[in-house]
This record gives sequence, structure tokens and C-alpha cells, in this order.
Amino acid sequence: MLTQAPKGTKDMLPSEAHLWQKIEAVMRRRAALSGYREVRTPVFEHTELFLRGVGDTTDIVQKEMYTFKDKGDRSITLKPEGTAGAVRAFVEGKLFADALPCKMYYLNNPVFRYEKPQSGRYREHHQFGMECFGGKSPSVEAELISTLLGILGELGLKGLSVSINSIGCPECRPKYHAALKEYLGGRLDQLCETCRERFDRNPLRILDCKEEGCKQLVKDAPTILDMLCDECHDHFETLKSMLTARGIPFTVNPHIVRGLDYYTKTVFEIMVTRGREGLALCGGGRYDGLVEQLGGPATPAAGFGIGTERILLEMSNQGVTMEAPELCRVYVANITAADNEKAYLLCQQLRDEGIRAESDLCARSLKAQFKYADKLSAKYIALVGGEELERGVIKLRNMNTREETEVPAENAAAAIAEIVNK
RNA sequence: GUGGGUGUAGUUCAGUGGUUAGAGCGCCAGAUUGUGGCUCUGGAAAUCGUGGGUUCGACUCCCACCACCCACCCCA
Repeated sequence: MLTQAPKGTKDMLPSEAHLWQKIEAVMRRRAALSGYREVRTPVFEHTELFLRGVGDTTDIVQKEMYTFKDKGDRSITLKPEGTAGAVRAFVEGKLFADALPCKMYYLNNPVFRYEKPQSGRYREHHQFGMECFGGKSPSVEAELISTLLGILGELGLKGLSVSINSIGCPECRPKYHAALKEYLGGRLDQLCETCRERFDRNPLRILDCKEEGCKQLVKDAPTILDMLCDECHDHFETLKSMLTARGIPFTVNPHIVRGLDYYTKTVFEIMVTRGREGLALCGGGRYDGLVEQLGGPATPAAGFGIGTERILLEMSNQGVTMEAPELCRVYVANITAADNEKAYLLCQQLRDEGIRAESDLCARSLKAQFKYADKLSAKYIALVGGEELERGVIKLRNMNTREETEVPAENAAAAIAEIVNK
């Protein structure tokens, strides 16, 4: 118990730190190149934010949130997604009063959902996301998608597919709801149990159902793309031609609806081929009503979230490898135990020269120090002590070539630095 | 939430109703006196997931719980 991380959580151990750091570096760089700046919001928010933002008919809100009362009797929820917090910060920080659009990204924010864990699914996972406030043109979505593809491409991922859809706006969606319900209304008995519940609360989600019967039924259902209002229709058409113009292949999938209620117009997913359904790496879309709904001025906006664990999983599945950084350039060995402190001093001087250096912390024999240095893949060993030190020199051994040279003990760090930095 | 699989040293896995539970890899230490990667030798390390039960006896059979993995659901 004590030595076990809670169900659905995972440690990032030092051996994999460089993978996360690399991914983060790429995300940071490409987001910055696209004009996005970082935002950090709290790990928890008032529960109300998600009830109103994410939507109280969604699975996330209904059964997956980590909600608790704090000592002041406030209802608090660990954030189950990234957008609501970013919107809240946008409104609270009155960023709408500055020049728009306002572009921000969040980097590996932990998000929490109480789900049964499995491959690529955790109770705590980390998301990178980008949010753009104040841009109403579909060029916002196009920019988000192309930036994201740039990141994933730079990380070496292949075989990604972009699916897009439009789910309309408060103008046209109710009409579609009505049409869909009319179509399904006579065939309720052919729907699965969950979909019969969805029929009243959130009929759009029936489109997304994986049950064979529902899939069959939905195949011939009216599609929202045929019923979009002029504005939504134009928006979607423009987005498609923008993506095409930018050389981004995509498929239109009228069945993607997303599990969050705040989306309007564009929704999109980036999938990776996995099994028969594929695995969603990323989900996003436009949410023109959310800022206002959360107490800000009416502000068009769009964004996405992508799970870092899934990126890592997919990188591993695709055999993308990343070189681990050097652990130790120079191991400073002490010849006898009495030389240990001198070895440490040289080690510290090398570190001050910007060289990754280690010295013995385990009171090991010289031979054991060599073995350990070998395990660290140290490029060089500097030998401190013995007759060399009496002669005023320090021996430096190249671990690959086995060549040994000597440098004066005086200012040894600088001399060694010169050699090992070549 | 539903269904399936698995749970033995750090790790990958053997084992089987019967006395002191094994191996490979890893780790530590030696192989003549200050030098690594190969080899050899030795060593440390397992309440056999936890708790019950059946039995003269259980790691081995039964039950429950827990955890991990997988599928569904949902999603990142």
C-alpha cells in the first residue's frame, strides 16, 4: 500500500525524464513560434466551473470527477480537462481587455478522471493544450491543427489522421437535434440502453456510439453537416479549404461529437491507428460560447488538449527512440581512500567548468570505481592520488581508446576540460 | 461501471499437494598486491499479492479482497 502509487497513476522515473523533457521542449518551442505563451492554472478549481463549463450531462462530470469538500466547505474538483481553467483565468485576468487574439498554452498540466485504467488511460494524466481567444475565423482552428501536427511530426510520429466535423451553433443545432430525434424517435427500440438515455439529454452522442445496432441506425440518420446554418456552413467550408491549402490531409467524420458540451462549430480529433477504432491522441474544437457562459464578454475561442502519456505510448509503439543525455563525462576516481576529498574537489571544479563529473560516494575500491564509471558510460576517468599526485600530475584515461595522458595537477580542471570537450 | 487474464527474488520467468522455493539478467565482492567493458568463482536478495478455508501437510486446491494487464464503456 505505502509503496504503491494510487491506482491509475504512474511515476515518471529518472530514466525516462529525458523523454518528457524532449517532448516539452518541442511543445514549448513550436507553441512559441506560433505566438502562444504559457499559462499555468491551479490543479483544482471550484466544482461549479466544470459543471457549467464541461457540461453536467457529460460522462466526465457525471461519473469521472475527483470532487471533494475542502475544510471551508467549498466543493472543489481536481481538473478533469484543461480548457475550463484556462477560460476562467482568461476571464479573471481580464485578458479580454488586451489585444486579441490572446493565445496561450499549458504544458503537461495534470488532469484527473476517475476511470478504470488501461493502456493509454490513467486517472492522472498530463495534457498539453493550446487555447486561442478572440479569433472567430477558421484560421484559428487551422493554425492549431498545423502547429500540433508540427509538434507530433518533430517528435517522429507517423500515420496520424485528422478528423474534423462541425456540430453547429445554438442557431442551427437545435434544429438538427429535432431532426435527429424525429429520425430516431420511431426506432427507439433499436437503440442500446445508454443511447435511449442519451436520446433526451444529449442525442448528439448517439452518433458516437460504438454499439453495432446504433451504428447501423445512425448510418442513415440525417447529418448535421446538411443542416448547418449559413454561418456555420461557411465556417466549415473555409476551414476545409484552408487545411487543403496548407497541405494537411483530413477526413470529415460527421460522427465525431466530443464528450464536452462547450464545443460549437468545429470539432476535431487526431487519431492514431490502433485496433479497429484507433486511439485519440488529441481532441479539440471551437467553443464560441464558453467565455460568455463563464462570466466573460462574448468571445470566440478554440483550442485542443493532447495527452502526453499517449504521445509517449505511440512513440514507443512506433519505435521512435530518443538518445538519453550523457550522464557523466569525467569520473574522478580516488586511488586510495585518503584521496577521496581531493577527487571531490577536482570533480566540483570540473562541474564549475560545465562538465558532467562524478566522484565516489560509496567508499569503493579503485576497481569498483572503474566498474561504476563504466556503467555510467563515463567518457574519461581522472585518477587522483598515488605517485602521480606526488609528481604533481593527474592521469586522465580515455575509456574508449584506453589512452592515458597526464595533466598538471595545478589548474587540472581547465586542462581536463580542454581535452574532454573536444 | 461490465467482462476476461495475471500476481513466485530488483527484473524476466521456472516450479508443484509433501521436508532447507530455483534459473537467466541485474546488484555486490573476489580471481596476488593502483585500472572498466569479456570470462570464472562466490555472495546478498522472495513474509511465493493479502486474508480466510480445505488438508496430517498448500507456493501448489477453494473463496474473498487487493493490485496489475487487456477488452467494452468513455476519452487524452
